[in-house]
Amino acid sequence: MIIVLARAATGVSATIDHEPAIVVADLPAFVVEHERSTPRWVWDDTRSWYPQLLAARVRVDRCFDLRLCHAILRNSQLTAESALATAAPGPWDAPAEAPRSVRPERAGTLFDLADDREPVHSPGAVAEFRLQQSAVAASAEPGRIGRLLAAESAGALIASEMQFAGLPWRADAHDAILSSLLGPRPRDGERPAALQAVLDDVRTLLEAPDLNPDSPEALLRALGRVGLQVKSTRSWELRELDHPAIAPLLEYKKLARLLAANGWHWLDTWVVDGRFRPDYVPGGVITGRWATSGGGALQLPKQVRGAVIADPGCKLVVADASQLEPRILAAMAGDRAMVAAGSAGDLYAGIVASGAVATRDQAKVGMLSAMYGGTTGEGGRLLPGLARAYPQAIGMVEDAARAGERGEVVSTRLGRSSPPGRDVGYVEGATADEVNRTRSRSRAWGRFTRNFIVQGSAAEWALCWMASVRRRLRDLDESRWLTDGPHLVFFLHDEIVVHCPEPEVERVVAEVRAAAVEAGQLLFGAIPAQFPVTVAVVDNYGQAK
DNA sequence: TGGGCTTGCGCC
DNA sequence: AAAGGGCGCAAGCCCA
Repeated sequence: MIIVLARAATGVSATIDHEPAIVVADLPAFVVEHERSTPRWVWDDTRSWYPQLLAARVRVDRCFDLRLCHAILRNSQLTAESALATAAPGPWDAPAEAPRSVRPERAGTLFDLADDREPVHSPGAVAEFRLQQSAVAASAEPGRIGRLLAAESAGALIASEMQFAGLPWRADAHDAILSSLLGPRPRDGERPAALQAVLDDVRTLLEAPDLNPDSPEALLRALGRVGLQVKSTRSWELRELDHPAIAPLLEYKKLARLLAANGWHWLDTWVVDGRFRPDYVPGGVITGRWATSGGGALQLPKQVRGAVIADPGCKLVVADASQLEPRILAAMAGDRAMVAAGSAGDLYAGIVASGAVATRDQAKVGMLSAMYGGTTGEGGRLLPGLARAYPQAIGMVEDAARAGERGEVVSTRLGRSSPPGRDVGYVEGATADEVNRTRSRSRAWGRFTRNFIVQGSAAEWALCWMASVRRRLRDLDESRWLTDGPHLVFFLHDEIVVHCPEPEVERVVAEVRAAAVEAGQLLFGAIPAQFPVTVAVVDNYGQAK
């Protein structure tokens, strides 16, 4: 059963299968009533529908997010001939509506049904859905692209649910971490004591009593005055210098970064009632990875993860997919040797065992180089050996790079395509300088497309994994409300965190592992690629490495 | 004062 | 000669 929901001037309308649209007076009640037959709910944008349902304690099983799916179908090589992809850009190509509210200071109204803004008009949802269905049906690979749309939409549901549930965050623990590193919380505008102390050392040792260490320009000048020539003030560059001021300067940078990015101000802004609720943006990255907006949720430094503490009686099940990207590449390329190298557990150890490289570290550096397009240093030197041992895998990323350099489009396993390359082609009558710049752009785009197929396919695997985890957790006890049982609370590209009542930990760990197997099958079918998952059951996120 | 740019760094 | 992908965020800086 398909139910298309749309907002119109008259209110919410619902189109059940191909029946005439009906007006919905009480949306949560309507959804509850029909959810029993597990329809696929079709709507323009999950973020403009689902938070209100969750606030009313209503979950849905499956949805179809028209805006996210439109973006995929518009670009995919698999649907390039479709009416959808060949039509002129329209309202479905517009960027997402800003979420109703994400700032936690408005948390009181976050899920408030009485939003005073005008309801968003969502015209033509039924027509758009039909257009999308026919684009999928006419595709050369309807199974793949259809799976991608389902996974993307499931991701949208999960994003709303994770924001609703929030990541357990103990402000007192966070404050203790900050105090131990920086000193007690200072008054506004003052530097914490420990930060001020290392700054005093830096200023003394550089003989620059008024130095503003946060100004790269001023810092560069001060370093120059004591004979330290550097091109930038990046930590990795400063680390090479031999001068007594360098150690405290590096310490200052580290502490100042913590204070600015995840200090007390961040805590005040983003943690409300013991939960951190970032605004997840599914499909926010060109490769299909999620982005977040506000709070820097995907960059939570390891330093503060100790403040992510499970509620009493609960544990955090932290699971990450080991060496996901090289495994994805091996499976995608059908590289039996590399798949075999990963089958015993540690892929990099398997690569060493095959004799392609000498050490585990070389295997890692070499593979990263292959997937990112690095050519310098050790990574570049290791490539020929890897290419001999794994011609399909290395050949696949090389082909993707060459295609990108020519301005061609590349696609992920399930059919998300890269944007067309711009300004990478030879121009008649260009000067030598222009030719060089064009070549440089072309190479850069090749590095992008090289990485795109791997990063994007890994993102698809992660979506399938997470969707499977979600379904399995719900199936443990369907009568329970989302946050009363084990539920997803965090997602970080290849890692998930489940907030889990202690008695259910063992079962949840098993489901998380089983979901990883299922994700591998969804993407690669019979190819016997392994996607092992490393699981840590902890009280706080800082304990998971 | 506010917008847009650069720099630097956190995560994968 | 040099050549590592994708992000978000805060602070400094410059300019209108």
